[in-house]
Amino acid sequence: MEKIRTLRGFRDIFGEEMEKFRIIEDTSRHYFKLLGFNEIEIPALEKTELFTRSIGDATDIVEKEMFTFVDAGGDSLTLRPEATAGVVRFYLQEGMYVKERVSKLFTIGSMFRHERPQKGRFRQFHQIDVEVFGVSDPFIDAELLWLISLILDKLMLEGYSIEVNSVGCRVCRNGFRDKVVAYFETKRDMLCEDCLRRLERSPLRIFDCKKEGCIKATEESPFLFDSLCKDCNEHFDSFLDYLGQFKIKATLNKRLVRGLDYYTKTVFEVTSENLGAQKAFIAGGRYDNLVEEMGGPPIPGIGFAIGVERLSLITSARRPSEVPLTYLAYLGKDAKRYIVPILERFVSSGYRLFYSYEEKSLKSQMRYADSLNAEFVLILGEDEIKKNLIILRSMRGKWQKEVPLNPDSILKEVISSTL
RNA sequence: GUGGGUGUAGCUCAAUGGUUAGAGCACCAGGCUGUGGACCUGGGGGUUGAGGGUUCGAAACCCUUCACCCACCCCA
Repeated sequence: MEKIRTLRGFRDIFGEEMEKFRIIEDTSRHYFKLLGFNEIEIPALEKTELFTRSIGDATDIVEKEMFTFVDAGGDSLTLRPEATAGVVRFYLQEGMYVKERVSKLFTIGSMFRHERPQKGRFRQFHQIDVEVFGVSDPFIDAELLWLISLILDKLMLEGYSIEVNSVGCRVCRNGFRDKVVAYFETKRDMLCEDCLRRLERSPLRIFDCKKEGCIKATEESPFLFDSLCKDCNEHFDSFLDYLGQFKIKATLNKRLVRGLDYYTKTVFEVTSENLGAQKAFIAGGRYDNLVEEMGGPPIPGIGFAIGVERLSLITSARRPSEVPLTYLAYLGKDAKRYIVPILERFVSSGYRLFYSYEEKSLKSQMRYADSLNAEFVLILGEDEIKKNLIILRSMRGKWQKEVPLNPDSILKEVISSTL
């Protein structure tokens, strides 16, 4: 019979990677709560229209990367490819803007994109998503980058860099689009096929192309950054000033654009050279028109997402050492009856006790204890039961001694031997 | 969606078209009948990703398909 395997791009997460996921999540939660963020959980499945309207129907994500299907009721549904759209829907559906003047939200979960898998890219992947509604002051833009750096520092991450840019608002973008198209029309022969296509549909994406010719073509081009309107310019300058107050080092990358249509003004990306081609592991930006475009009041927003798989690839964070492990080796059915009382005593005090379920030779049990990295082994056989005691052996210290056979004194002896 | 690479034991990998597909690690047992890591001996494990074809004979060659890895693209 054929073995059933995971779908392409879908994975089981376990062992060390699972531990890292938890560390990343716990660390993030810790700082989110300190800075006043509330956790929400939103559905993985939404109406397709939610994503086409927010992300933009000319984007790659919407055009070819969504898991979309028609359900039994005839509705077109989509597994979320990103979290912002759903969080905005939540924000409007619950009328959060009436309940509080500023909403700081975060959510953690799986996203789905139908892409070809490669290093750091899967069809089901995990994001830690942060969104702030109701703050137009650029202080929050800087605060979010500071929050990111707190998390990354706590995870002992080295060798990452933060790039920032401004993609302006509708006002500056409209004027700039014509300028850019006019410029690239003179450089047609240098552009790759994709970029010729982009020239028609979304010329700003040309700046993101990594082809040599296209990078060259952009060298003398006007940058949107240099044509920002007064308002956007002031916003960015004061964003940089706040970044300085938070002592965050970021480099300006005028080439940086985002693949989702809703971004305005501040955008940023955190990258690592240790990741291969998919080197951005955190990215985000401001979206001052999105809430209104989704049918709500004109409320500004800003947010970012952490790619958990990617961050987990580059962090060396380890969970601090656990409580010592004690292994109970028993010989015979009578001895086995002592597992329960000793186990209860250990667990109720927060200590770990492992044992074998089947009766095995002492040698086998000792080997097993060693492979589990147990600090102590308790040995209990007929002789010990007769004398009403148990042997406590230290695997590292290589000493052993006899201890009265009752749960309290056993645990007490383990605790005092741990130091 | 495009390109390149790879699929053999739980893991890492061998095997000129030619006997019954091997090794290391891991696992289990014994040596040591009640004491771990080293050593020795033995043991369990495989539809060689799947399906078809060529051949006296295929893990190997051809076709199809699936999966994994890397890159393009795109993005977290």
